[in-house]
Amino acid sequence: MKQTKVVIDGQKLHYSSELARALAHPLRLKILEFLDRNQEVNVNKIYNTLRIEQSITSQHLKVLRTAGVVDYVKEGKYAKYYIKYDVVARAEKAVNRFLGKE
Amino acid sequence: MKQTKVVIDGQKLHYSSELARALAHPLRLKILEFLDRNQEVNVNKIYNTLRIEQSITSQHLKVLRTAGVVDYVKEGKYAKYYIKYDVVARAEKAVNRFLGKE
DNA sequence: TTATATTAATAAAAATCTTAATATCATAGA
DNA sequence: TCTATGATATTAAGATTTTTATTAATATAA
Repeated sequence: MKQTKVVIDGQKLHYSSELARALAHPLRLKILEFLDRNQEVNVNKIYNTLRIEQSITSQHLKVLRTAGVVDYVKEGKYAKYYIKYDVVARAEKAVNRFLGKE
Repeated sequence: MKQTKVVIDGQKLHYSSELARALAHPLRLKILEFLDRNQEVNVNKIYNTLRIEQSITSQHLKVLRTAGVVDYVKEGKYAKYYIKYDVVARAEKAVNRFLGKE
């Protein structure tokens, strides 16, 4: 058995699972996909296009924000959301670890 | 705004979020990491090494099994678990979509 | 006042943990 | 043989915690 001494620490473990948790809901993936296709969209556009309740959309956006997957800039009365691709890239690396690609 | 007509269908959306959900717990990531370092380990080895309650380990393994991330072969009284890397690879592709790598 | 968006409160649903029960296999011993 | 015992692992039942949805209230900019 190979068994390395380097074990993933609790911090990273927690962070990774938080990230996975943010992606663990169909609506959130749907929102992310929409943001991926349209950079800088306001909330109104999101819930009107995807036919999601305004409040629900806002709450899911908060989960994504907390996980650091998205962020937004305020423009007048609009909130323009966008994906934080660097964070998603880090998620990818985590997956890569399982595949021994690094 | 570019907005393609091809939208991810409900099936895939559901499947992807199921997969994310399976990874959305520190203990499950810990177990997966252990399985990644040691191919074909029995349950006893998992919970003794990681210091997790037997029953909890079994329940988390079930979640991982249901999501299709791991599977096992029965060998006598042992159940040898292993990661289904092909499934993890598909998870990676999903992440790649967000990065426009395919 | 209206449009945009978030937050609060609470109800409903799902996930997790705890503890106990069950199932299966291997084997020691009558 | 057979049956009892120990080791392995899963499952069941419940209580607890966390997520999600619903609805109403709040905040802010035009």
